Amino acid sequence: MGGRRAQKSRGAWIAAAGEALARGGIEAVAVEPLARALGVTKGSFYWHFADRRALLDAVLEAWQRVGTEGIIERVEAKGGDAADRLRTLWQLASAEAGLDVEMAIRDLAARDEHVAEVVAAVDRRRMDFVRARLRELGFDAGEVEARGFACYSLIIGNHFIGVGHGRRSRRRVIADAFEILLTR
Amino acid sequence: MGGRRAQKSRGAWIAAAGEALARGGIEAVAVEPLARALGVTKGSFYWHFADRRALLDAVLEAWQRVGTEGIIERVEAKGGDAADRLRTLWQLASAEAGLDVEMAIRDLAARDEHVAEVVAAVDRRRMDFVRARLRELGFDAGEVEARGFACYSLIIGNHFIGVGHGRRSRRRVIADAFEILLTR
DNA sequence: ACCTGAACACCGTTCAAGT
DNA sequence: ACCTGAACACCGTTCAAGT
Repeated sequence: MGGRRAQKSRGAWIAAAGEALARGGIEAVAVEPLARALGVTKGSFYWHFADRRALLDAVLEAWQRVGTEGIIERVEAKGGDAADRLRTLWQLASAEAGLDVEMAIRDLAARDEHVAEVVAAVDRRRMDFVRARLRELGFDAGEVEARGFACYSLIIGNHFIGVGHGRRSRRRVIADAFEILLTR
Repeated sequence: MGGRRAQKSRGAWIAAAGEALARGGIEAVAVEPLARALGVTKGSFYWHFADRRALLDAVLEAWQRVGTEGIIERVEAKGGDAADRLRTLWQLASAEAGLDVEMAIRDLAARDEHVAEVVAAVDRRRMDFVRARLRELGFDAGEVEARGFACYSLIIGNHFIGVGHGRRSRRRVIADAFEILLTR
């Protein structure tokens, strides 16, 4: 939080690293190839960042902002009642360009305490949003937690689970599941 | 699929790679460190495998076996009615040692067609199991698909979502969610 | 303030040579 | 049949030197 001066190419490194992470996963966030792509020597990387890990942390921080307030603001802008807003949330979440980045970051979180904390903060923020909507629908605390976790699992599961549904569309299956979870 | 002769140390490479994948993610599956751990030179690796990618494929294949038939056999062995079996499934799935491996593999699947196909086959096998149990509970095809996907999302979401539930336990929250999904 | 260039250690891959 | 050892290319990191 606060105090970073906007150096011209620090942001360029972070953007390039984010794209590499989306395209090729963690292994593609490699200093030398990134330097080549940016048209500088890899030596210059170490002016902006302590090491590769610091670059990953910067990508993580950017993802945190976009993955919480970014998406929630867009849901609120679209409007509708509580159930509409939850449906909008998963639609935006599933259309998101940052899905592959999110996947890679959740994988990192499995083995890195700091990454896990950031992911937990993002999940907390999103779950709080889901909980608030379910409360508006009149569910009690226990129901809010069970149905809320199931709704959020649906959103996460949607891009992690690689299964087909016969002639039914995934969109339809999830809409039906939401219907069950949003109805008493 | 048959035809492989059981070379003494091929299996040792695969086991070591699996442990490295669980412990340190994809980047930890590195030929030279693995060779050091196994007490051989990295040059010898290339007798057993074409390249690093082939080692990863072998780990993937092993995961596929354990992640489908392995877990399903244990659920069937434990017994109970359809709802009991679904609850056993997520209990075993969440206690599983291979969770970190599964996470890493799902991350790889986001960018690799072949990995994605194997993950899809695993998801299909598990979802078929879930579907069959829901059919036994008397749900029609549409309900089976919606509730089944939500149940499976719960199982997957459980180890991907890093959120707390106040004084409620995760175990309790998921049990409640299952209750909702298994009840008309 | 930001970058280059050279250096070094480490890892992926190849291959001729050993047993 | 299985492994070693040396070689080479590539990437992470450091640092003295440039502008």
